[in-house]
Amino acid sequence: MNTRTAKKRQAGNNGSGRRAELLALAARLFADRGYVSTTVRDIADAAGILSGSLYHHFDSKESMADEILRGFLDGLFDTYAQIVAADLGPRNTLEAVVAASFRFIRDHPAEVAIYQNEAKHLAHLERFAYIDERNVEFRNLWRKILTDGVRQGVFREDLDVELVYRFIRDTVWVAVRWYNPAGTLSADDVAQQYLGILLDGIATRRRRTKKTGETHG
Amino acid sequence: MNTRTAKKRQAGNNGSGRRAELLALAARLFADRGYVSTTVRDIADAAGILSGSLYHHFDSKESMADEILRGFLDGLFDTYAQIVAADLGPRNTLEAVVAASFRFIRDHPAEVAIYQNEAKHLAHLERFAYIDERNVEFRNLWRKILTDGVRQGVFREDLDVELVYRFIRDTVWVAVRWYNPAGTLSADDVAQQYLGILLDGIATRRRRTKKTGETHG
Amino acid sequence: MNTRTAKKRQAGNNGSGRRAELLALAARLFADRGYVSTTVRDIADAAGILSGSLYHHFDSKESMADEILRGFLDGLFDTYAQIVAADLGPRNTLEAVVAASFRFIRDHPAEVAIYQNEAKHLAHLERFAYIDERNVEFRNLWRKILTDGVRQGVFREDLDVELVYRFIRDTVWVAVRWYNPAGTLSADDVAQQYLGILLDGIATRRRRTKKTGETHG
Amino acid sequence: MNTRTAKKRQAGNNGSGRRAELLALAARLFADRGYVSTTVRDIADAAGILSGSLYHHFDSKESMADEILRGFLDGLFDTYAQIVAADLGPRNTLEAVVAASFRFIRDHPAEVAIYQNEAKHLAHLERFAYIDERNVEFRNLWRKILTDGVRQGVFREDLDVELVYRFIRDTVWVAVRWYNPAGTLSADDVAQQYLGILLDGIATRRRRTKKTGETHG
DNA sequence: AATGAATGAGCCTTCATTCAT
DNA sequence: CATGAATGAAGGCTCATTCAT
Repeated sequence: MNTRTAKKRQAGNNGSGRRAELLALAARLFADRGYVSTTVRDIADAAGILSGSLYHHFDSKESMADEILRGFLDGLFDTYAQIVAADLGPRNTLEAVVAASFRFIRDHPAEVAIYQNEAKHLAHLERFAYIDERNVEFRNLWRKILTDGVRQGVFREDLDVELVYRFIRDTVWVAVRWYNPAGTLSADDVAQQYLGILLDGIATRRRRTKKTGETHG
Repeated sequence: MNTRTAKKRQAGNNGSGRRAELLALAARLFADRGYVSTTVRDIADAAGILSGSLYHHFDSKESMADEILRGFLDGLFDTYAQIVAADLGPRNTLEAVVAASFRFIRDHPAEVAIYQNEAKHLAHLERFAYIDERNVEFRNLWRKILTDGVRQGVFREDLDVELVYRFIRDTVWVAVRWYNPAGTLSADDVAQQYLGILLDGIATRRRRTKKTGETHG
Repeated sequence: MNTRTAKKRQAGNNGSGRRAELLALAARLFADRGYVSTTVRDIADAAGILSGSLYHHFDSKESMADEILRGFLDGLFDTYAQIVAADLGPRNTLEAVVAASFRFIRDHPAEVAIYQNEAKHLAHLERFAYIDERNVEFRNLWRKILTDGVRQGVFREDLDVELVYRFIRDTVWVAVRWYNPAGTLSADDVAQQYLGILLDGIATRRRRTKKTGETHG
Repeated sequence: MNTRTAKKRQAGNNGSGRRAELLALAARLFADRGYVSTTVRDIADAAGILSGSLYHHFDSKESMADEILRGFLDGLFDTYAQIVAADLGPRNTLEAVVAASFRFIRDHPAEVAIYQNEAKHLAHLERFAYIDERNVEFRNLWRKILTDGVRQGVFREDLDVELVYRFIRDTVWVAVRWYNPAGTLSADDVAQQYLGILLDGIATRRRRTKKTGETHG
């Protein structure tokens, strides 16, 4: 059913413009209130139309989330892939990927928030199977950077790569909860600060820190 | 309304036990499916009773979340306060607080998950105003540790304390999403790994890393 | 079921005293909030016990209303019957019945209110069939007084007896909504005022009022 | 919420018609079964739709009662105000107001019944505060008629105006419980009968009735 | 494209009642 | 007599979705 709408979706999300507007509206609401708590009428109200009218543009609320997430993940993967393809070496690659991620937070905060907060639940639905697939891709990509770095002696060899990957991934993406593009720190500032900590730690450098710290005053 | 039940609750969660059971059940479901997506029937089903019967123990679904979150935040704050009171110096305090947090994730995963995923939305409700109050307390506590450390030369002086606080807070708590108590890594293992990275970074130590890294191969 | 309780009820409502207390409590609540809007727990709360415990005394909420209404109607009928038996003549009988009614309002405001507000709905239930029976008795009683009065020339012969009966009945009983025993007017005061109006009207007595009043300044 | 619907309501009950239909249905049910005992499903069933569909037209069950009562009280007040404005003198004004009231009973029996039976309870809710305000207005209006009449010597000077006002008000409105528009008596017949009694009393006119009646045979 | 009316399923909650202790 | 836990039915309301106009 809904042949016309379906056709348009097939045709790519350029066209109408109205589509993109509605999607952006929905994304912001999903991000702010949560996917389940956002009603179709909330979206329609924001667009100044009646809830039923939304179904001229989208098959369902789920489709909206789908389109939003798919677009976000595709864009993110493209970016990551380009960085990796540049072959900058583990350290620079890591820095570039982190910086790119913070820029994504700056440019697509709603999408990132949805990815952070809703992906886990949505991934259970068949149509969102690609979420887990993308997660696997991203994990591999990250682990390769880290593993290469360790092998090349750029990163410490005592690292638990899986753990480091998770820490980085989480820290970066959760920043969407507080990062404010209008604030004093640019996305690149934040990235630099984070990379500073990640690479060199917050401790001062008198001597190498032992596994279990002895008492310092 | 529900004066009788309320009275009992006030009196402490002595006796019943059933209360605690139900609360634990609810917490797990809230954590797994999200607060809004968890129906009262889900909880009742899990407890083997009818949904209406839950209201013999609790005033509302909201009260359950309230009780869960309140208990969690009180417990967490007590723990933090004890550590701070021990006056171990910034570095050891930081290590102790991080370790304690991972132990909370191990021991109260559902509560932590609810705090992570639902607190933001619930905090809008008047009855959950204490969430924001606690957040302020925690922020002050963390910032003091970091600020003291910088002043004492234990932590680098070029740190943006607010940013570091956020990175730590987020990284630690988001770990609830993947930390598995039944896995090979103990909570303390994870804490040590994280502290290792946080304090000393992941980079190897040939030379001090510059602010803006030139190309290292 | 509930043999013991049933036995006690059979035995007459003297005994316990607790029974009467509870019934009085229930009556007041039924009167104030309405029968449907009064919950069994409201009554139990007022009595300082748990709602389930009420069922030691009464079979059901309906039984309480039943007992209250039955008692009220029996008492009222006894009173009316005694007045009629005194054979005072239509006018004095009418005055006595009106006065007795206002005294009932003073002494049993809750019961009267329940009769006024709930009887209509309860009467549909089989167990409350006696309500309509009583209403018929009362109607006959009232109509006889009026008819006798007309026949004896004490009351105007152009009266529509049925209508007069309804006007009197309604006006008297609805007074339960506003009559305040603690106020300045005694029940007998109110009765006298009403009888004054009912018997002689509120118009001044220049001349007999015509059926359709011409214009008076 | 339900902004759209609300907007339409504001705009006047033009167009829809459906709204008015549903409201009339609801009014009849509220009147017959009582407000609390009438379920939203009852109303929907009567309208041949599902209960949820009612919420396309109204915000809540309460709103329906609100709209019904508000409309009724506004209409009634307009009518009374016009009569008062005609300045017919106390007696004719009283007659006109009584007659108008019985016509309201004839034309809007459901609304009157709701006013009689439910207003007291609803008035406790903030949104129904206007009920008490209207009651005050009506009371003033009635008392003025009576007071003027007494001052002009048209009504007896020994009247307790407040009491007379209450008797009239109650007698008139309670008639909604039994008045049947399809019966032999027209609303104006009933009004005339009642006015006959109210003005001149039911007693025959040999002599002025004394305060306390001596024995007549 | 959009409206407006409706569906149908489900949600949170209430409440009279039961019953083992 | 009373408690405390539970039942089962129902109630008001929400919401994604459909569809004729």
